[in-house]
Amino acid sequence: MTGLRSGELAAAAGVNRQTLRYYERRGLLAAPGRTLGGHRVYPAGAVTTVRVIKAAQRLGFTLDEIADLVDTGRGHARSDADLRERATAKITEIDARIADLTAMRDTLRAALDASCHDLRDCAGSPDCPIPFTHLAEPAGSA
Amino acid sequence: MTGLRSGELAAAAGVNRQTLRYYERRGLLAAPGRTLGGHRVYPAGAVTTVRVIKAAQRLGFTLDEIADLVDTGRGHARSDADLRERATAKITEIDARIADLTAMRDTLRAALDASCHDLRDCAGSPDCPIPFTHLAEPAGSA
DNA sequence: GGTAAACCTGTACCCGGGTACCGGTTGCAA
DNA sequence: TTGCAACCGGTACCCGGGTACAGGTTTACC
Repeated sequence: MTGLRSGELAAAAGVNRQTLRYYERRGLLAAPGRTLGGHRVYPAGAVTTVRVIKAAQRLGFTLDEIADLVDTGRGHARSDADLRERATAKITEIDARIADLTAMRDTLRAALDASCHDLRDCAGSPDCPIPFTHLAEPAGSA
Repeated sequence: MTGLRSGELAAAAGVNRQTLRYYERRGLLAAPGRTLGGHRVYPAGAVTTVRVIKAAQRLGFTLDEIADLVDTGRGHARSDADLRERATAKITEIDARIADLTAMRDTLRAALDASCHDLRDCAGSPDCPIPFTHLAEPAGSA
């Protein structure tokens, strides 16, 4: 429990030092203690917290969502059920994005297979494989 | 070939009028003719061009990439081979993103199944299903 | 007790993809 | 000819997720 200074935490967690301040401002990271001179002193566990934040980001959560999930301040903020609910919703969201990307890829492949020579020409022809009007809206945006 | 005014084109293509000017600035949309008073007059085909741009966006291309693809200015800018090459590269890119999202989803599901009650607690335990350190980098970022 | 590295705050800037607002013209129809 | 919608250019702002810089303090080590 010696405590880490911002530079050490940043290095240990693999983020920029500025990013720690940013997370603190955003409510993702609890405001740490200070030395008499005002330097931040983080508890050892902060490394884990930052790693959790980065992991959650990688799992597709935005910083706002993460702030809400970890909720620095109140201790055990979120109930188990709540956490599960959010994770489930996020899975649905990710699935929609996957479906969307898959549609993109298949369309691109179809365009390749059909030798779509010039996009603008092709778009006008009736056998163009790219469903321009259909592509107006993302598949999973509902 | 009566020509469309910016508001008409915007409505027909389903974009904001400002967006047309933006595309023109970005080199995505050729500068149209003007009335004596300076109002833009687009050819009828511009509707298709804008739709192609939006479709390409939906296919995962950035505006810079699209500008490069449609290359307003020189007529038949891109060769067939070039277009195919770009499309193939983009497919690879999309596949990587899909793989990445799939990993996210599976991880989330694992966390759900394992009843990961509290992210910070769980992260510290050895049987936590979330590979925090492993998640540091996106799968398809190479 | 000197000096260099690390730290502090505040503010501004970056990217991508637009959108909004402003005051001043133009277009078109009655 | 008048009236109003549509348009013009320029500039500023929005989002998300940071990053950079300036100018001033504090810490740590010799």
